[in-house]
Amino acid sequence: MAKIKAAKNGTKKDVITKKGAVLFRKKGFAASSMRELADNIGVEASSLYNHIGSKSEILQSICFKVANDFNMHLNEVEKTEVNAVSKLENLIRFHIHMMLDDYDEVYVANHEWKQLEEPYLSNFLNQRKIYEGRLVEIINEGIKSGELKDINPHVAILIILSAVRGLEFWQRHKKNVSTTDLENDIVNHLLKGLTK
Amino acid sequence: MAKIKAAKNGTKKDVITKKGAVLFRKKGFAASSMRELADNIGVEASSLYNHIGSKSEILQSICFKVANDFNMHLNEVEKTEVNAVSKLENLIRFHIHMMLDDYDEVYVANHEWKQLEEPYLSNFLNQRKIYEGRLVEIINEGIKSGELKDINPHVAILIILSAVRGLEFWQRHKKNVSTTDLENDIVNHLLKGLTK
DNA sequence: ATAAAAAACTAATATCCGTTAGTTTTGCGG
DNA sequence: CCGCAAAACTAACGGATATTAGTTTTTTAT
Repeated sequence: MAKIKAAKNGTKKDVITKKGAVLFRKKGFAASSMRELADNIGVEASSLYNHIGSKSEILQSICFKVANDFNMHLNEVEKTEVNAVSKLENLIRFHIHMMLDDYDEVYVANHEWKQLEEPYLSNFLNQRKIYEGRLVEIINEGIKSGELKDINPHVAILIILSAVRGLEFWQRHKKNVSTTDLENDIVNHLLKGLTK
Repeated sequence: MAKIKAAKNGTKKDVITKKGAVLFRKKGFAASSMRELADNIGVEASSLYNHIGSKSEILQSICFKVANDFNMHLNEVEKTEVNAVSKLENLIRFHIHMMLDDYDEVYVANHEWKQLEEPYLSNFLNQRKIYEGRLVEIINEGIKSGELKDINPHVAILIILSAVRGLEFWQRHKKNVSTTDLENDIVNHLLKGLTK
């Protein structure tokens, strides 16, 4: 009866993936059933298999789409010829925007990657390791040029990525702070600290 | 045949809860089965029910034990009569130690609380809201006394809690950095920033 | 040594899961 | 308006799930 409504510019697989991201974020991948996902779309579970290969494939689409977005942006940043602090600021702001704009997908990629099957799991983890390594390189660049303190670069990246990831929880306070204020506060805190 | 081996000072329920924390961290709560947990302990699944009421109860034990530890420590910190920055530093160091010492439990409390059933879910979220509110109050105290920049206190707490939480991923780099160096780097970064 | 209590076992239940097969309906291009 | 392909439906599959009931074994205390 019901037909999967394809959004403009989007295949039906995209619709399933998007609704999947929302459901997986709310309940977790393993705790979400294909029947429930189908219900949210307004269709029978078996109908989904006309558009996707498996439940796992939905998770793969979400995780690798997100990973790809981050990689592509890092490519652009590395091309720019500015100092390390500028690159970091650019990256921090991008992470914030990804978190706010593609909330469900980024959340799922951050939380549910463990449920990926091999070889996708190894691939995903490897991509992440490489991504973080490139960020560490930017920190090292900044230390060498004297812009940054002589902190352990792995620790610095850990803190920055984790702090930005924390925007997952931001939903609640949204009312009081504008997005740009939020962004500036985070960049400022991470680069210049909390104390006067 | 096999008997659940009670560790010194621990009931058998404690053993199940600890092994549960390890398993739930590795695979996620929903993706972990009672059979697998029993297997890890060396016993049949049904035997677990001599010691615990349900799978859900294991998760509850983990989550509320962690929440309680944090609440108790915050009680102590609030009693001390030192400036806000000292309180913050104390709290950051405690969070780091909890993350390193009770890794499995803290990880599970952070990641799997969604799988709690009502009314435990609401209770847990409420406790967390209150905890964060008390931290915000410490930030406000520091702003008023001139110790801290005039940052949005909710944003500051978000960053601090998230950054510390990021130690989940620290396992990999453990080799290169001592725990105290790590701790000092984090405190320094969060309070004084990254740039010179 | 024996009785009582604790905790293991086996077996079974009902339910839910992802997925497949086979069939029917829908909707677009000619 | 017909025909074909896309995509929906119903029904069912095998397997895994948490949990319960009933029984047997093990430990503990007298």
